[in-house]
Amino acid sequence: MARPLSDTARRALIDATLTLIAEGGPDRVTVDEVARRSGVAKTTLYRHFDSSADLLLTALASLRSDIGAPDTGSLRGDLTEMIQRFRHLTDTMSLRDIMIGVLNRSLKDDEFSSVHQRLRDERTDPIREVLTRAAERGELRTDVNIDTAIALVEGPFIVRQMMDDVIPDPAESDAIVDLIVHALCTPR
Amino acid sequence: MARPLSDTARRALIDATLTLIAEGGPDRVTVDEVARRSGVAKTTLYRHFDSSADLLLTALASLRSDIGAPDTGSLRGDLTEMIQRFRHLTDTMSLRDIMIGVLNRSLKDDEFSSVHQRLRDERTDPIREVLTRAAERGELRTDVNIDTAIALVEGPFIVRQMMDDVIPDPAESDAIVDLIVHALCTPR
DNA sequence: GAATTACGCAACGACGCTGTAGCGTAACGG
DNA sequence: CCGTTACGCTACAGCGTCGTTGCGTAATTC
Repeated sequence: MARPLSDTARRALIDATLTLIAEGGPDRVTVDEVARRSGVAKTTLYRHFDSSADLLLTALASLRSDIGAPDTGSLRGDLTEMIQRFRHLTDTMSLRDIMIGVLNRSLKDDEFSSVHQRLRDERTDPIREVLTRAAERGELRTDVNIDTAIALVEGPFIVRQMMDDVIPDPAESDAIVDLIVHALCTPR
Repeated sequence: MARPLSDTARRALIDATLTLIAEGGPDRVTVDEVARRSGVAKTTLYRHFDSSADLLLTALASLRSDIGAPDTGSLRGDLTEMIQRFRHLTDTMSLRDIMIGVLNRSLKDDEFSSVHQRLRDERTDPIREVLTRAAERGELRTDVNIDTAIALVEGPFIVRQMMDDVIPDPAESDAIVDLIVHALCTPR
């Protein structure tokens, strides 16, 4: 062996791919454009990755939509904090384009379904964690299913983001959180 | 003038396009496939429509996601009925594929944005109507913004449908409606 | 019934994209 | 230092799609 595959080239390729994804979702990624931006030749790209799908999926694998689960001591505080973090995340990348693009591809490709599922879990898991802690504190009604509660929490925000292309401003966020907390914490 | 453009051919083309859309969203529509299914020659297609986009948008214009606004006398009843109708609608066509496909195209094409907006309004308007009536009956809390309430109502269902590819079963639907009604109708 | 014009067919050009071939150059391992 | 092999470059083949051309046929209007 004289020369191993350069890790620098691989990194440059993945970085360029990630940049394109962050800019406008997976549809923006083409091998020619990745080669151009990364400064790596297209032939070299194919020495590192089997196909354009391989490259794209590899890059997506290192993409995180995670916002973590804060612990402020109250459900309201946790949710408010998560919204804050979420807003910051969407400043970094066009999360909407990414979600929609991945979702669209997942209609015809199982590998993208897995990516969608993972990105989705990274969003819902923190909500689950926060809700579980609220339940342990006795903040939550005892008769609500956890998955139903999750859908109720994320639903309004996903609708605003995906469908309306709007991130709720603090006032609207507070109003939504108000309603959610009221629904989940006030006994019937 | 010797022979007008045949309305039969035009109808056949649009019908075939709509069938393809209903089957798997706009991405499934190609001119060759539409020509094949409709039995109309591709050349004739282009005599009736400027481009494939023209055909697609024309067909989409006659696509309704409307479920109407029931009036059962109570918010809970209305919402339950709407969910029923919605379930029936998704049996007729793969509404999820359509919404996702249109949404994906709307990222890069304003004409599809309009289609998305219209399909979206056809979903939210009935909710608005139902909520307005509930407010007039005095069922609703007076301190909730109507748009916020709409987001709260449709959110959980859109999440389940779009993200999880699941239509909530009656049990889960009832649970969600319970929470929504509780949030919107119980004073703080 | 005659002129006009849409229709069907088959083939083809154009475009954007993926993936490959050949070849000279330069970097790395032994 | 020498051999090996990745790298960059250019060009090209392949594929799916859109949109067009030319021509013979048949329908519809006057």
